[in-house]
Parts: sequence; structure tokens; C-alpha cells
Amino acid sequence: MKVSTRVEYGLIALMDIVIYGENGQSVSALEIAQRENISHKYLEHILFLLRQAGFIAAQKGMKGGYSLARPADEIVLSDVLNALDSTILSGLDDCGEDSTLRSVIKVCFWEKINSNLNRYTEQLKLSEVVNQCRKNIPESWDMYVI
Amino acid sequence: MKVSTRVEYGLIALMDIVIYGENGQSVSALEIAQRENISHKYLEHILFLLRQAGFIAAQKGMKGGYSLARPADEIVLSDVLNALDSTILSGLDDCGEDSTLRSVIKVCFWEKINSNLNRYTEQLKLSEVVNQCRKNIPESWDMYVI
DNA sequence: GCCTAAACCTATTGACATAGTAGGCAAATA
DNA sequence: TATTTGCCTACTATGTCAATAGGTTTAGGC
Repeated sequence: MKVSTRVEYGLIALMDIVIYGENGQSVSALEIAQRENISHKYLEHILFLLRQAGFIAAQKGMKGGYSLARPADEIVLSDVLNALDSTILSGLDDCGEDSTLRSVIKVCFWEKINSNLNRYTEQLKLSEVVNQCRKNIPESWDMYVI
Repeated sequence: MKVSTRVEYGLIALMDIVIYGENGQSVSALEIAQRENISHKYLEHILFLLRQAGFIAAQKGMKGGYSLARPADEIVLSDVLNALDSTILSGLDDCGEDSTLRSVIKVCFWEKINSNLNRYTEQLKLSEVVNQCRKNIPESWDMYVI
């Protein structure tokens, strides 16, 4: 599945905030950008989307930055992906519900793939992705995480 | 998952050829285009891709058209999708195998989704999709299929 | 109250892919 | 030989992506 950098960076940013903002301190866009090698200005747009969608809260001014708006185990992956790219989890365009080959294939093939993708991301929480990632590469993070 | 019309039309065309060319007769591009409501000229490009990839054979001239180059149960869906869009089943761009968050998420999240998608399409044959579709909407096809 | 660091917002841009359209050439058949 | 069909090349309009740029607002530190 093709994934845009907007979606990819968005998830990275969110997870960066979870990891480096664990004790309630906010994480600035510049900090994330430098740590994850993402264009600072581009990241700002992405963080804007994530804030609009209600995943993160922002604090302006000095010592400001971003923090999770709600616990990581209440953030569902499908919501995150949809917020960053409204088409990523939605299936084919609506073509009516006739009996054309097009409609039939839509129901029998494309929607199967799509519902599978949805079922997986709908039950997956941000916290689980973070934990899964921690398990796989723990040693490199221990020195940052307090 | 977002799917381009190129991929969608390609699968439609292939299945149309399976269904309406069952007894060895070839199916013309114009025929498919009219039946499935696809731009004839655009469809030609797509059929060109399918022929290049070895799924269909073409017959020029009067009474010409397209037919399957090999049996439908030897055509694997992942190959078809890849032929129509090389990015659809391939994961994220290669970003090196360091220990950045980016790499870790790639391994722990994106590649999971992708391998799942690949596993499904790699075992799925064109004939199975056709049969599945026949089962779901049989009455509308019976009058065409000989 | 000023300086600075940060988020916020708007506009613009270059590159690329998509979804076609157009027109002619080549081949095979009737 | 005329017609039908596929083959091939070129072109275009539209939209999205991935930034970049620059200014405005807000909040904290001094």
C-alpha cells in the first residue's frame, strides 16, 4: 500500500510526542523535526492537522509545544490515518449500486481488502504501536526515555 | 486503500475478457469499453499494460480482440495489481535501516499492513475472483454467459 | 514592558501522477 | 482493397504532494 509522507510523518510525530513527552512536558515542532529529520515547516502543517483532529494539544510561546490531547490508549490508528489522508482507508469512489461488473468487483474484491484494513486499524491503539516499537528496538530508546 | 481507476479498470477488463471470452473468442477493446462504461482510448492504454505483462494476448484486424494468454487460475492477483500500478503493493520508500523512529515504525507497523495485503493477493487467483463475483450476483450474468 | 521562542495561518511553487484525448500506423480479415 | 481492429506516440488538463516562505499571534522569561 502506497503511503504518503504526510501520513508517514504524521504518525512519526505523534509517536515522537508520546515517547519524548511522557512526563507531561510538551514537545516542540522544531525538536521533532530535527530528531526525526523532517522539514520543520512541512511538519507544522501536519501537526496542524493532528491538532484539528483532536489528537494533540498545543501550547504557544516559549517552552511551548505539543502534547497528547488524550491518552495514547484512547487514540485509534484508523482515526489518525483518516485525519492525515481522508482517502487512505476509504474504498473506491461511489459508482452506484447497480449490477455492472464494476459494482460487483467492488463488493467482492475491493471492499474485502478495505474492510480487512479497517478492522485492523480500528482495533489498534497508538499506545500499542508504541509498545510494539519499543519491544523491537529497545536499546536505542532507553537513553532518551526517562 | 485508495485505488486508481487504472487499476480498477484493468481488473474489470481482465474479468470481462474471462467472462465474455469464455469459449475462446476474443473480446475487443471497444466491446469492453461500451459494456463497462470506460473510455475506449483510455482502456487501450490499460490493455497495453496487461498485454505487456503477459496476461492477455491480442489479435489484430477484423474480428480481432483480446483473450487470456494463460488460464485464469494461473493468474495471480498480486501480479495483476503490480502490473497496473507498481507502487500499489510495495511499502514505504527505502529510508535505510537505521534505528530512527522512522525505520522502526516502518518495520513494526507499515510492513505488517503491507505483508498482510501481499499474502492475500499472492494466493488469490483471477479465477477465484470471477467465481466469487458470479456467486454474489448470478442472475444478472446468466443471460450473457453462454 | 520588551525580547524571544514557539505556534498559527496564508500563499505560492515545482514536480509528478492521473486520466484522459488525439491521430496516425500496422496488421489481419472479409 | 476496404474495413476493422490493435499498436504506438504525443499531448494536455487537472489535481495532489511536498514542501517553502513570510508574516501574525501568543506566552513566558528577563
